[in-house]
Amino acid sequence: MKKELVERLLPGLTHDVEYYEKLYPERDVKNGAIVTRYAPSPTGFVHVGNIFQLYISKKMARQTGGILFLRIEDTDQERLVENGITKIIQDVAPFGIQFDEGALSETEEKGNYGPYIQSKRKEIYQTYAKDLLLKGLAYPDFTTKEEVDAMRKEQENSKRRIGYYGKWARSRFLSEEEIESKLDQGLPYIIRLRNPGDFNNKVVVEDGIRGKLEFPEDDIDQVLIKNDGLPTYHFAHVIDDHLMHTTHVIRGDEWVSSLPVHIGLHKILGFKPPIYCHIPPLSKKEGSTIRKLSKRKDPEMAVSYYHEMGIPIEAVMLYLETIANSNFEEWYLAHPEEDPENFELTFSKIGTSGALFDMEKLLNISRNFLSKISAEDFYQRILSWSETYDQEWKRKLEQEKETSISFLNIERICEKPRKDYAMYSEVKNGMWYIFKDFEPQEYEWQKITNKDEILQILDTYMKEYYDHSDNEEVWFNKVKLCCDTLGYALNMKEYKNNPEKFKGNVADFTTVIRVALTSKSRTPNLYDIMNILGEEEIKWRIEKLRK
RNA sequence: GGCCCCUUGGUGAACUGGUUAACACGUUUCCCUCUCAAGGAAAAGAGUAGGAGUUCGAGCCUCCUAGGGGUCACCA
Repeated sequence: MKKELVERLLPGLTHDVEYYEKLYPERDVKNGAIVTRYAPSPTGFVHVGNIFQLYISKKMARQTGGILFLRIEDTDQERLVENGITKIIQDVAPFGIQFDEGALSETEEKGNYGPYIQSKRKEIYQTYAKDLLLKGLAYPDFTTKEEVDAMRKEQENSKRRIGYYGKWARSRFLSEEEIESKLDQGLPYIIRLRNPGDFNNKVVVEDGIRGKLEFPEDDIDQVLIKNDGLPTYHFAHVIDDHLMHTTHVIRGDEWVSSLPVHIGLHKILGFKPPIYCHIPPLSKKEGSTIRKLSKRKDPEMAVSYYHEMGIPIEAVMLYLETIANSNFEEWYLAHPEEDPENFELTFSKIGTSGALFDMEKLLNISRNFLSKISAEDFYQRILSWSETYDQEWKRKLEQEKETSISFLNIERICEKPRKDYAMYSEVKNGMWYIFKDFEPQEYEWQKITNKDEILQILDTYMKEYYDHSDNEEVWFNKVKLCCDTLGYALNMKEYKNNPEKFKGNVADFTTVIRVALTSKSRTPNLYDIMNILGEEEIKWRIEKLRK
């Protein structure tokens, strides 16, 4: 196409393709380093699936000495959300994901391959489109959306392959005179690729995760530049990943079907395509059907859900790691002390079929994780969680720091620590009775519910056996003695053999003390709890029961 | 509808042509035990979607069928 006409189609461009090729030279990274990116639309919404993808990207970049950058794909003006970029970065940061380069906020960025926001790269895309126009590999299309729709209907009715290709690509055949006259009329237009591809040819692509993939060659005249002058996703990503020297494109597998388009585009533009790695979607079972996790239908899949429930991000990451490479779990079990960072992730071991998101397994991982951290660490985590989700609880925790930590420390420093909690939000319910001003709502009496019997047990125990300075062994021996004098079996075996000989057993007996002191029938070790409560509080709580 | 991808116990999965199909979560049982949470021991649960073929031998290779998913925009 003649230069003057091209200038009319895409006016005001000051550089040519060579300029940009020189502007963004090869990256100075060692051989085999993976350069990859996270390229979201700035909708401000991050989803566990995104974190999954991001985790894989980050891990791959780190373990090869490569680069992970953030590029914002905002070529769809209608979907912009205010502060979307900042929101994304904030949602992702707690998961330990920092970008080596790219957008930092709505207005700032770092790195030598920018701009990293596509709307700011308009001229670059147009320059490449212009080059294609000059070479006759692209053309303007004045067809309206309505006309395209009508064409599709016609194709559907006549059972033909749908799309703007071959002889259906009517604007392909416009003469330069016709184009000029339409421009004179001021008609809106887009730029399409004049696709030399042949649907009957096969293209074989080696996917980094799935291996060999075979498709018919793409022959559709894809839209390169939209009516608003911005590029489509296909065109923009191909140019960006070329200029930014991305080595691996890691993305969701909803993209595999557009792979032929992207491969074709690279070829036409003379670029070497990156390695495409398509990761499977996280799915969910709903009734009997399995479907991909969706941000609209599954609010619990939003990253904010994890923050709200107080599921430690480390646990989420561990879970995602086990999904990504199932040999991780085995490795982690074998090397419990090692930093999960040291595990080497392998592309080829990433499954291809799409895992069901298993909340139960995640919570199990979380419980294990929380059982291994120190009580102080746990306390701090609950504190910072409650900062945003339960202010009143936070104040309580701050006032009672010592007590809280002691409580969280019960049966923690030992070979087989307790695994009571999977989420920070669960702690309050299991812990509140430890504080001085606790007001019991309801006592969870079990087998023994008769008030006189309860009071007799408590009185006898408190008067004749209780001594706050006893150590655990002495304490428990006294409990047993008290049992005995009141007609409760102190030996479980004996009780099981002749239950009719006793009023109950040690368990029933201690349950009375437990419930009297905490109102709960299930708590951690009673001795430790009594120790934390202190003598005065114990007496006070038992006194209260008389009323 | 075209094109593409996927299919191993309830769930995640290992075994990448070689005896009885790992392991983890979950489930059940028993043991331990002051309740609970754990912990210990054990069990149940798939013959690899169905069929055909290649092979001495198939979960692994090929083909067909079925089911599920994705995609066919001036959205990404």
